[in-house]
Amino acid sequence: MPNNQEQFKVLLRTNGLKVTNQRIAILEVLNNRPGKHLTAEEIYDYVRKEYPDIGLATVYRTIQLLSELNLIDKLNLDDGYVRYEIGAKNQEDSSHHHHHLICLECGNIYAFQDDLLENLENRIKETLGFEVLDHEVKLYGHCKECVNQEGEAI
Amino acid sequence: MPNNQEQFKVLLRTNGLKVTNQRIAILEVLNNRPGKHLTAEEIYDYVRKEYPDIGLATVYRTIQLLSELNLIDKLNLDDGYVRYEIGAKNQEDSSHHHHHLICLECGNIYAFQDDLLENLENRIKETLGFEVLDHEVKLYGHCKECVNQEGEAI
DNA sequence: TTGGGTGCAAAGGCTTTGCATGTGA
DNA sequence: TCACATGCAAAGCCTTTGCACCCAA
Repeated sequence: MPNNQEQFKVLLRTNGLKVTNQRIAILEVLNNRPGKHLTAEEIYDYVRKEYPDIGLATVYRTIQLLSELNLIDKLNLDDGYVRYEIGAKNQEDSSHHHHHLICLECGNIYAFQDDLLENLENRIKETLGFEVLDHEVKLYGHCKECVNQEGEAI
Repeated sequence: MPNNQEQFKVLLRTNGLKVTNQRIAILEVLNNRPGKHLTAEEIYDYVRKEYPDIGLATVYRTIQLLSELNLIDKLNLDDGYVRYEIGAKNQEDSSHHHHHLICLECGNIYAFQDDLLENLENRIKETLGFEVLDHEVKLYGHCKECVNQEGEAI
């Protein structure tokens, strides 16, 4: 989806911001790894392969920018790092939010889509008067592979 | 629910840990405020009223302890602070987890119970083979009061 | 040309840790 | 008595910020 890059450039210019190689490079790192959840440090390491002189501060600043422009999504696993992935909205199936399955064994993160929350949100609006605008769902457990390995191990 | 304190003491002793005034005091602060989500600093301030000499480090260490003993629940709102509340399991309705409604206007946090995730978890187990053990749901939006105020304000 | 962007280093801010002292059991 | 707990201060660690230089537009 190279289209993403053009969209990004337009977004920057529209907001009176400049298109720089660093910004494009950081977006590319994330864009080339859909479904991967990278920390700032990891993004920094990847980008440095192409731009050895880039500073970590620029990565942080750009991540924040991308996040404000809704091009990337934030994921906090409470391990001391905030992780980022290319926004679901920019991927093929541009439905709304997705949720995360986090394996407590191997640490892998899986995504899944589900509309189950819509019913809930309507119910909450009716009963509590609370108007839901956004949501975040994290499910922790054991992934298929790890469950199978447990079985083998004995 | 003063029973909580006894349960705590037993838990400590069972694990070869000591029952100290500081630990009891910290548990009490949380226990007296069900549904409140306090930061370490806030807990520290409350406890200091009774134990002026307590150190912040002790609060952090005790919080971690309480968390490991599953007496308190963690809540991370990504605002730089980790918050804690007395565990839902220790309250009257000792069903499993509860979820959070976070108002983006006033910052208030509301809890609600729902079993809607059970269906989802079963479905995930069947389709993806992922075995869900725990979950975390945060819904962001506007609470009843803030919605009403918006209406009034014009 | 010129104001936003970048790199570097220092500062911030929450949380953890080291160590000597204190204290439940 | 004695191992665990506590207080204090220092250290850690991720992230943000200040500032001089750089470079898209």
